[in-house]
Amino acid sequence: MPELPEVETTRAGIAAHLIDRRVIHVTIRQPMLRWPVPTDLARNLEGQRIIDVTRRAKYLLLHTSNGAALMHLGMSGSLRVIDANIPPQPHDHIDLLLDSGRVLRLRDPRRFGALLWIDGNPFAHPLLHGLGPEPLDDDFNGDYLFDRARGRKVSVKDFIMNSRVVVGMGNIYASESLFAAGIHPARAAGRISLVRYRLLVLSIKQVLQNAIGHGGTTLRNFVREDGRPGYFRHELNVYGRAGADCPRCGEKIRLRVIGQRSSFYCVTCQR
DNA sequence: AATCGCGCCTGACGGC
DNA sequence: TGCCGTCAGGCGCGAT
Repeated sequence: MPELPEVETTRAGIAAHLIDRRVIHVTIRQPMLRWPVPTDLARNLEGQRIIDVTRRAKYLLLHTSNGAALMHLGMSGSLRVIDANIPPQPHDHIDLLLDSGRVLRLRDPRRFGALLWIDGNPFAHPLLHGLGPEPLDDDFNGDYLFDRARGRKVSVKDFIMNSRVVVGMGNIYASESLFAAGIHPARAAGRISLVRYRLLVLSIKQVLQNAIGHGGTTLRNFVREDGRPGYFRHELNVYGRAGADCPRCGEKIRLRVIGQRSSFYCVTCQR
């Protein structure tokens, strides 16, 4: 569920509750996430002060003076900050009890998420090393994307969903950005002009910023740190709208599987 | 090197 | 109403 805007919404929501707080206790009810939660997580985290909460791609990092807890929400994860006496619900796998008397609680029905401990510099970790640029940073621009696309035959949708090219683009926002830029999702990445890549990059940045501004997209499980849903679902132009009218030209929105993922687009507006 | 396909899980939904 | 098949927003890994 969570793509970059949902993870960023979560980061911004939990940061104020966590920064300068000490982790008093770690409760692990279900360690079998995408990878087993390491047995030394509690030992490394308990007693430590959280000095910053950052995001890289769709990973969240809780930084301490020794290292960082790395979290991923997978397809169905959410994080909330709540009073410690609220009883856990099904799929509430992990609690970090804070010295404020509240807990950071991870819920993840499908358990595709992760919680790892990284000693030292987290950005040297294999999961973070080798990732492409952040889509909202200045080094992600049309010239960069055009250069990376030389000789590439994959669909442009698969191309921008490749985290070595650019991070954070999931299925929803890839579809929406390509619609905004007027590019057909199945077009080969190497057969798109520099001018059109510049427009695509602008579209990606606008779509992501707009989604963050709306608190992300809630389709099923996603809630913000205070339990509210995201409201960007109402802003979606093509995603999940197969058979409905294109908001730009009125043509029926098409659905086609590209790279094993449902892709939504308008044949008239996207070439 | 680039591309493709698989599988980790649970839950929601549609069709019968 | 209930059962069953299909699909879901991610992503690393191994095979080709």
